[in-house]
Amino acid sequence: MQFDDKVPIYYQIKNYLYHRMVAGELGLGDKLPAVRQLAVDLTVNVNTVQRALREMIAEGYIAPQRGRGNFVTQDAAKIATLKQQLTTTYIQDLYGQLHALKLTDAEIIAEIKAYIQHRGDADD
Amino acid sequence: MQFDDKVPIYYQIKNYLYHRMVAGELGLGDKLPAVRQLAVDLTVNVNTVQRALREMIAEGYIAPQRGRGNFVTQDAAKIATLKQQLTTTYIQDLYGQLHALKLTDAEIIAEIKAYIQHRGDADD
DNA sequence: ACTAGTGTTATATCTTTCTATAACACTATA
DNA sequence: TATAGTGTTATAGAAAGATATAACACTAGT
Repeated sequence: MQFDDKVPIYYQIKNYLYHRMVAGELGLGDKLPAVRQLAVDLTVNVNTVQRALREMIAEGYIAPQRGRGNFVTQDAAKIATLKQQLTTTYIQDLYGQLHALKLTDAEIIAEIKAYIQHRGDADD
Repeated sequence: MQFDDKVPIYYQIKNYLYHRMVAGELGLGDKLPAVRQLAVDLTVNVNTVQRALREMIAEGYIAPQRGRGNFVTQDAAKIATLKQQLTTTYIQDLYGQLHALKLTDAEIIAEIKAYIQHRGDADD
């Protein structure tokens, strides 16, 4: 994984894991990869992984079991809420940015549609 | 202005000024506020402002005149390109994020429309 | 010449993030 | 009861970003 050097790595790891949870790649109650394994996979230090997990644990998305591993919460509603939160936040940010650039609502939607259209010509 | 503590302040200042340039609040050839004034307005150190300006100068968006002030480039095409770049980057980011959350193209557009609709009920 | 307004640069110090390394604590299984 | 796999914590050092403070360089108007 490649990181944006403008944002703390531990923070990006949090978001990465949240994404995988919301996307269902890490299901309810699933065991996460071992911290040392995550550190190797992400090419970062164990402490950095732990920093991310610590916060996710504090927020209740991950339940740690000493000696056994870290597990995704069983709370489906919590994940659903997270998905909605992330979605809204991203859209809110985009809208704020483009609005600041003086694009109208119509232009914003048009630009997005154009991007998706244009994108269909390629992969995915 | 309030800063996101997850991103370097100098970097946020750059984006803030780019936005103002693209939005036309800082027109072609306009003089920017004095660096010390900017520092006061943004509640930030002069060196931090200078760090942002230095990069913008290197990128050719600002032309400094020692003893007189900093001036927005006269190159209209450069600003137009910047606007397009910023717009595309933001949309690309949003799409990438929501796609990673497993939202379909249709859902993405629907969510954005819903947000804008819902937003019309309020301010602006 | 002086002065006020401007950009530019430098130093020392603090905080946050990240790293390498190591040790400690617990679980499960051979 | 060893041992391998796991989470947890600590220490010391490096690097980046900000800060306060100060000095230097140039321009324009008096």
